[in-house]
Amino acid sequence: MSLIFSRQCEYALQAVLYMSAQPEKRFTNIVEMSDRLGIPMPFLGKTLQLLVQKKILQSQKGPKGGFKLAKVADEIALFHVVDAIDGTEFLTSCVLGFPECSSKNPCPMHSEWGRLRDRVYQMLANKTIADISKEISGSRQLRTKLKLV
Amino acid sequence: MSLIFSRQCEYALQAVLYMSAQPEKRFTNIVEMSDRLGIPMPFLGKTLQLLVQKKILQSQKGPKGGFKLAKVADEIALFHVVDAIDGTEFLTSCVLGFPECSSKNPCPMHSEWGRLRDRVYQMLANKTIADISKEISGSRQLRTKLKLV
DNA sequence: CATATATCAGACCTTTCCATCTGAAAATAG
DNA sequence: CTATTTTCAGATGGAAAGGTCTGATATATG
Repeated sequence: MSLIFSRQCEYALQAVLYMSAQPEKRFTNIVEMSDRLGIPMPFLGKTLQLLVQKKILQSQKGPKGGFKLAKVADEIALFHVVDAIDGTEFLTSCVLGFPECSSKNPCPMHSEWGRLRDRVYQMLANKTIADISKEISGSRQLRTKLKLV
Repeated sequence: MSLIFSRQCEYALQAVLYMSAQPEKRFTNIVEMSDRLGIPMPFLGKTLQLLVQKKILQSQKGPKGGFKLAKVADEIALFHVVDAIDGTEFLTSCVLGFPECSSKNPCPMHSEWGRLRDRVYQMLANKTIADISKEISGSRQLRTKLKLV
């Protein structure tokens, strides 16, 4: 199964996007998010705890508690979320799996793959949650998809 | 863990590359390949069997038996190997993991990610085993890496 | 203060992927 | 034909990712 992000990372991205579409001060709880996004509730809890530890989210216990962004949305790049969950190994590891592959000792795909990987990184690093949030609020279709009102 | 190809797929690519650097008619056995490439022997066996079923490799039992390419190296694109092991789900599935994401119902990343994914596909589909094999034989360093003589 | 509602922490179960083991079947060499 | 060398096929074991459960802890509200 070749994929890009782990499932947990997809969940994290979806949840962060969902929260970014909520009013600034509101704490959104896991029940609501797991329900709307179709993500297993306890697993989503674990996942968001990781983002709290990495200071991407802020949490509050008790009634009216839940999670919200710890910074303004345009200071959170997609890359921050990906890094928090999946790490950055994909930026350095060899496509072909050669352990000794490096720029000084490149595998046959090294430079060509490097250019593509850089583009992926650029996209993740430049695109902020705010950028995407704007697209969402500008499109009725996207709001529907994300089950937003 | 965000990666591109499964470990098994990496093994398959490495082994195919190794075989492409061998004389045309020679069958290379698993003992030699697992040894040189540092891949667990029985698992490599399973893996190469898959490639035989997909007509990418040809196998022969008994002494002097082993595996070799089933076609000439410039008719085997990297994509064929990847498809045989990991499948093509990564070409169609949503980066953010939204199940309903499609071109008619795109997620916020859909088009931007689509362009990158196309580049990955182009690279895999255009690059043949022969191309890489040429690079290898042209570079002493690469031959050493692949433990070729 | 008491109660209800939420996250938090840790143990646990399940599934998938990676890897091993065993014996059979086929092909070569003597 | 026999012995050896290889792949082939299926069952089994182990590790990691995905997912669940339980109880503890904090907080808002009446």
